[in-house]
Amino acid sequence: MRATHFFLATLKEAPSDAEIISHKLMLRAGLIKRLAGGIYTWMPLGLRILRKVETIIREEMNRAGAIELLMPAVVPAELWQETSRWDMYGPELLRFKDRHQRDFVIGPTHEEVITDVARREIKSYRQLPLHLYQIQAKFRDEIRPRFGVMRGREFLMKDGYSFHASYEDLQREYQNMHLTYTRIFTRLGLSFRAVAADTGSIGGTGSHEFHVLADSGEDAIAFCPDSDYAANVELAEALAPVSLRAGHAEKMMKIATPGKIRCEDVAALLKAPVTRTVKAIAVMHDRQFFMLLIRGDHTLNEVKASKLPFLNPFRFASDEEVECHLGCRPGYIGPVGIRDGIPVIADRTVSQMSDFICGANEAGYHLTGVNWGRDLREPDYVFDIRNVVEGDPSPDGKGPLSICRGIEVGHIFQLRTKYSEAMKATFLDESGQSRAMEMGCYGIGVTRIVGAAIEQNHDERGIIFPHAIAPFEIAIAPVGYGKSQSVRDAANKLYAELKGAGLDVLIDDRDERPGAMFADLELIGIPHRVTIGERGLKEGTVEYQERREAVAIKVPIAEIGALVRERLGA
RNA sequence: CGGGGUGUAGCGCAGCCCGGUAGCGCGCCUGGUUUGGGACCAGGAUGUCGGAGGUUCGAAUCCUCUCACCCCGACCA
Repeated sequence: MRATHFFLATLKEAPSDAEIISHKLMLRAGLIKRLAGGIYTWMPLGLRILRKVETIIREEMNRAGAIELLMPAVVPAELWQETSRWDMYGPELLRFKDRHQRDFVIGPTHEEVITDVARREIKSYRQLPLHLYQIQAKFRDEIRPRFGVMRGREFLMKDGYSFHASYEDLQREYQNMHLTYTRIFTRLGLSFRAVAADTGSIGGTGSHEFHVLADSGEDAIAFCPDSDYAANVELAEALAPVSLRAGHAEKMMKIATPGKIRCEDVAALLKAPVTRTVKAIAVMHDRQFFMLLIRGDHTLNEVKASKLPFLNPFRFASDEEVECHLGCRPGYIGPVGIRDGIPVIADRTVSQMSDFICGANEAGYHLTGVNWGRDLREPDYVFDIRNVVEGDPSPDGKGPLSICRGIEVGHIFQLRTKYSEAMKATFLDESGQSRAMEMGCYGIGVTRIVGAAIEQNHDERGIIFPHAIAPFEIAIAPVGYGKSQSVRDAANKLYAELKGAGLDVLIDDRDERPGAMFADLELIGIPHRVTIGERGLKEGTVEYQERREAVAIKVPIAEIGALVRERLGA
């Protein structure tokens, strides 16, 4: 591609609303333009990247035996009503009426549509298994779109759905996809990790997320450096402490702690470690008031808590409700002396504590030396309701956990028969029995991958694209293109040679000054560059530089074509 | 939705407190000089100051309403 025939739209300064580095760089490099909140135009340069990502996904999906189709983005409401998701999904489902006042949605995901396809087409176990996928624009009316393409409202997604005659076959395909995703993200050149995940609102049983590792990631991942255990912290189990509750050594005492509401402050005032304090959290399920207890330095895991059957769903109690049930405002509440009708749910860690510190249910006072059994009744329930922290024992018993952050770019689920039962997607098995199909579902955030790749690969000059998804693999930078016939000839000759070898090559024939030209080529992340100038040509050399390297190497003009082709495998 | 903030030229911003004919840098156009790391000189174009209403002789500036966007909390690829 000749730069003068292409459309580069770089910016020296990033628009001020861009928050994270990948968003800023995508805007500055002219990959995307914002049209509305969370909605972006993919400019020609950005589209080239997107297409390369798509191609890799498509190749690997096909190789794994999946078959591509394309479903409509606009879906009639009846399908969503069949599975009750019309009512369950909430406001991020974009709904509208057509001219006949019929309800439609813009699909945020396509379980209903694909299940409808399956139930119409599949009658016999002989037609199974079947895995269909598409790469399509989705729309989710996110509460808060942010980080550019990372959490857009409209985004490109690869979503695949598989149908099986047995759970065993679903598990086989699930493993197949686990492997396929690993291959895809490896080919994309990303540093990633597969982690055990919560199944969320889509429902079903087994589930893994694929995360690109990046400090700016929105998810926290707990992993064990000594084994292959990795899980979203939403899911990672906090094991019960191995040591049993120590005997009590202190008498319970009421201490004035005016103005000290946070556990850290109370601990500091009493010169005690925070790990001796207990935090009480008041929640409501319907009309029932509950008290949750976690150690002062821990945080509540709302996903775990909401999985407790008697709490599902729960919400945090208002100040008024807390006062009504405990006679005290939040900040000084605790489990001692409360009514019998208030169930106390203690985290595993809390249930093993002794001589602990908690609120006294009286403004400005805490209790110290509190002990289960002696000063208050044993907790009504003991569950794992906290987030794991760095250093907690790994659930697989192989050493302490570490925590890192990731960007979720892929997610695989075993849906089982949730949708096939709701939509009567059945088949006849070998014995002529009608059975619901086992289903799996497999998503990849195509647009998000571009953001994640940049988040992971950039420096102060701009983007450094992995070869596999770079908009161009190599750039030719002629210095003095307009003025020097010899530079022009050498550049065009190399361009023709590399193009002929099948490389994606950009020749910067804009006749820009060298500084501007280099800055642009570096900003947009082209991984290799050949610089051709009169100075070098006089001694018969050109310069070759990898985007990641600090310096260029001189190469005899006669050898540059071969060298590039060798480096880029063409 | 709750809390905080911002809307002035394509992008980044000043001006607003204290009303008086809208500015700076980058970019853009023309001409010239330049040409190995975002050049220089000269000339030029570009704004319903987010929108509506109000106060005032006069509003970017004060008041009211509205819209959009951004940031912090509940969602997900």
